[in-house]
Amino acid sequence: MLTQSEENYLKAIFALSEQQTEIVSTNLLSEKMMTKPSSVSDMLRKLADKSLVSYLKYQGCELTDKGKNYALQIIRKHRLWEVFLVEKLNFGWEEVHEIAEQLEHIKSSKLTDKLDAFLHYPKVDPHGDPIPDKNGNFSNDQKTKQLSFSNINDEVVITGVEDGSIEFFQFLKHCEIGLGTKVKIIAKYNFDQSVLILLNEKEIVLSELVSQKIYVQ
Amino acid sequence: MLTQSEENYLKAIFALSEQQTEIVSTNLLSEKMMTKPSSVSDMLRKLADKSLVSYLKYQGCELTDKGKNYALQIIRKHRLWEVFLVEKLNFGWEEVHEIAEQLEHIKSSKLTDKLDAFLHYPKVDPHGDPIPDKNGNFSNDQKTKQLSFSNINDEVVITGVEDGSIEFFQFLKHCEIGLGTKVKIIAKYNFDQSVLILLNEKEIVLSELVSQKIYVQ
DNA sequence: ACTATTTTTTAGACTTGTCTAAAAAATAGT
DNA sequence: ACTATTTTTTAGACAAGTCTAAAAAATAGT
Repeated sequence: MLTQSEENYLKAIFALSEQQTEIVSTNLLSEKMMTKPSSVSDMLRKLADKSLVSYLKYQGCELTDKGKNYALQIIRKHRLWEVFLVEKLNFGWEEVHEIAEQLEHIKSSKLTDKLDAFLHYPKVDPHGDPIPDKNGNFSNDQKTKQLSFSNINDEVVITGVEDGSIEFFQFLKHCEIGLGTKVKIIAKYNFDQSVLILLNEKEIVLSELVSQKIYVQ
Repeated sequence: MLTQSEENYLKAIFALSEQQTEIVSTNLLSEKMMTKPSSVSDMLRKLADKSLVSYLKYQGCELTDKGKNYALQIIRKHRLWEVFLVEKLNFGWEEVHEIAEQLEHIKSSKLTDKLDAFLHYPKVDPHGDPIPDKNGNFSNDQKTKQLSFSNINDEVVITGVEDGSIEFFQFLKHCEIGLGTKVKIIAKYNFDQSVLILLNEKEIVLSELVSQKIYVQ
């Protein structure tokens, strides 16, 4: 049985080795965890003792199969709770992350599975991120193509958004951008890489940053 | 913002001062918390520093208004989550206590209030214990009269059961005893204070202990 | 009322997860 | 290849929450 802190490290290592390099450096992890590198060294020794990470001093770490599995179960819980909060309790997407950070540490696989059934086995969370099943498997076809790569006159459906700040989510909400929203690309401006889109009969300019954080199909 | 341990102490002090004496002794609390009295002394000093309990050395402790309020909010969360687990996720009553012990520490009063609304503002939890509202108010008329005080030929409805072991809840489940169950008292035996009842057309003998742990109206 | 017993507190220690400061290893610059 | 810089680890400290052992206060027995 792991502590919340250990679980958070596993989750962070998983996230970093997905988006960045396979092997995660101590400094990178310390940044993500908002702790000092020395604290990370200590924790990595501990996680290595429990064979959750493989760790060679001065060379960074990587999750073992056991560690990866554990991380996926935490992510599963996090995302299921996010679905619950948005769909059943009518939270906005910008609010759910912080609460799910707490709920993901509740220890009862029976609870997780019953929650999964109650929500009718959702495949993605409110941000379009895939939800691993109880064996840790998931298909990730929601967040492959960024809106910034769409062409003029393309008509696309929003399938995901990158995790971001509360302000970013509030901006999306204000623009009425959500999962499933249909969008047509009207123009792309080379001087700042911004995109002009048509959404619910309104024209909106999205900055390069925003258009990179929105995924479409 | 209190730690889980501090919250658990508040809850324990509240429970003991309800069922036992107003002022709770160190030893009694240490038993309830399954810690050593020395640990309790340390914690009481800490809680007194935060003005959550009034505490005089060698004389036991008592919750302040602030502490009682805090305790009631934890109890509110605990019982709301129990309702959720039983009504929405189809858990049996015997299983929910342990999970609710974890969920009660989730920090978000918005979550609590939205959960309350989602469950249609339940007045009692699955064991018949009253659920405090967001101001800490509750009416306790469910658990006033024990089944053991009913008379022969009385027809009563079960309104609550005392918190007990998992085995006790499994026994109740096996007898099909639940909140709202209608029961007729057929006989009372003086030699061991047991009670014979009629329930769903079946006759069941309840020991004195059991009949004291079941509340009726 | 004096002693014995029980209850409660204090003192010192351990673990977890963090920190700072210093040392060691790896990397980069010329 | 040697030095400078960066990265990482080690060593020692601290707070929270627990423990054991010993001391102090309260209670009980006669």
